Amino acid sequence: MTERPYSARVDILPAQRRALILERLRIQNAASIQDLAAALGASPSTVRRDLDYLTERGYIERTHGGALIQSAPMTRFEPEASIAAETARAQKSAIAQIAAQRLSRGQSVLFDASSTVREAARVICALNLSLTAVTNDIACALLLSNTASIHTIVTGGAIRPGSTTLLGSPGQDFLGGIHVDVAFIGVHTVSGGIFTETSLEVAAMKKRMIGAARKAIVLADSRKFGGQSFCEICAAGDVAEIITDDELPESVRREYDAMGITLTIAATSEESPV
Amino acid sequence: MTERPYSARVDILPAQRRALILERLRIQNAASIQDLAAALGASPSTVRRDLDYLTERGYIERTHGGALIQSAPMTRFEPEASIAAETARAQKSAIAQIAAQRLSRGQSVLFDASSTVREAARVICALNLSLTAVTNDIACALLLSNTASIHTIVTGGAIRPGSTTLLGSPGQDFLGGIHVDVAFIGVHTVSGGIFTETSLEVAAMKKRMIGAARKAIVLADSRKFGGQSFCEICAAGDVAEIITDDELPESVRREYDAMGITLTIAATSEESPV
DNA sequence: CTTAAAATATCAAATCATATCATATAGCGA
DNA sequence: TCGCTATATGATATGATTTGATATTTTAAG
Repeated sequence: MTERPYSARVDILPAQRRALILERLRIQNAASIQDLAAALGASPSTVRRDLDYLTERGYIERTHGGALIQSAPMTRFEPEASIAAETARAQKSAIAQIAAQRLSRGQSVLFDASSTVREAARVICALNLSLTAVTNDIACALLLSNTASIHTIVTGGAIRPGSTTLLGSPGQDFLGGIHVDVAFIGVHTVSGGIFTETSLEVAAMKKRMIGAARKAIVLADSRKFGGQSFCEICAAGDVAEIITDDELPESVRREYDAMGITLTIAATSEESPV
Repeated sequence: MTERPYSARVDILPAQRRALILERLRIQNAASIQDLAAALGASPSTVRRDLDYLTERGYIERTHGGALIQSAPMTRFEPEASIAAETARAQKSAIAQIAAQRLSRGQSVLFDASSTVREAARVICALNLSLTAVTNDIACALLLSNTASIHTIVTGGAIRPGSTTLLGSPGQDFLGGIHVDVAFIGVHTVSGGIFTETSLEVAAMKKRMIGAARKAIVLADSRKFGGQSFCEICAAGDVAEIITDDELPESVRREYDAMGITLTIAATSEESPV
């Protein structure tokens, strides 16, 4: 037998392995580290690290000797998509940290359907603030529902295929009749001081959300800048603040400063505490 | 054979064992330490420690020699995901199989917020039927959203704390304005030919759902029979069918037959792994 | 009051967790 | 192409949990 005591990237990608762990847990609700290690052909150390990773992000609950699935199937995130989402994760996490600082207890908050906003929701959940939350994203709603201090309201509507976003009736009318302190909005692209989206329906929804908020905050990682989509949401000046990450080119920052737009840069340095 | 006087983590995770204890207590209301130790294959010491753990968190009440379930079992909110789930899984699965047979392609279906109904949704997803689904359960919605052939609509409303159920505005009004072919309804208890719930708000919601459906089907495992909750939903005769499992006593079956109610018994072929 | 069963406290052994290190691979730049 | 760095993996040592057993105290029943 060939000895291979130390190795890296033996057969599958780490993200794939983590997805397999989630899959397995979803089916059998719980698994021990020994079982997982045997099933995946990885060492207990690696499995343990994977479980830590998944626990940090709230997908599973760790127990002595193994892990359990986190209540509702929040785990339904396609492995491939989760790999893709991995690239901008550090940026999203940094933006989420800043966004969470914009809230204080007792406020009402609107969470748009967007992966960055969802990341912010995850951070906010950990703060245990007393909040009233409104969202049109069922994944976000499920996340918020696990926090006792947050009173969550779902707008309702049809699920946009391939996403967890709610559109149309009855949520659209509902949004027209409410007022919140803060709204966290995700956008598809930002360019030339204009926010844009790929679909008219989504753009209309976001427009209403911005209108319902006393203070609208757009969360957009640096890669969102520069492109252009079909449907216009509103001008960057119509929102109170844009939070992005530190990979945004200096030139773009100056451009938005010149427009008098509040642009906050989140530092992505504090990624791993080692 | 080989003696193993001292051991740790012999076959299942501690958290799983505690969940099993809780489930057993929910079924038979009380259990002795000796019984539990024999059933779980653990020592009395371990069982005693588990009972202490569950008592500290308020799940059960300790007595000399055993433990009792703490008050109303199903209404309790579990902050810990580890304890939840896994209860009566075989029964729910069997009921879900029958429920799925009630649908045909192109129909509109209402999924109530209930673990049994959610199980039915899981089975239905696998069928790849072309359906329009409406639900007031965000966990169910997330599940349905992963199936391309199902067009899902969420009612909207406030999340009932500790659950994934949506109540109140705007979903309640929305339900008043729609009509569906089939509604799968979960109930808290069935007794004397009456469905009951623990909360007025939930009962009102279910009443509307039943009203919106051309054919309402109640999914209730056998343990739901016999108890009685505060709020009345409707008479068993007001729905088209009740689907339950084969652990329902013969006497109860005859009782409902005599009332002229369609009671379908799902066979639970597989048993729970203890 | 007596007695058997249960609770409590404690201990030894096994397993698990954590931190650290050595190695292998991938990616990157010169 | 070559070397460098970052990341991932497995191994290992050390401390923490868990578990079953046992001795002792407490409880409940007759």
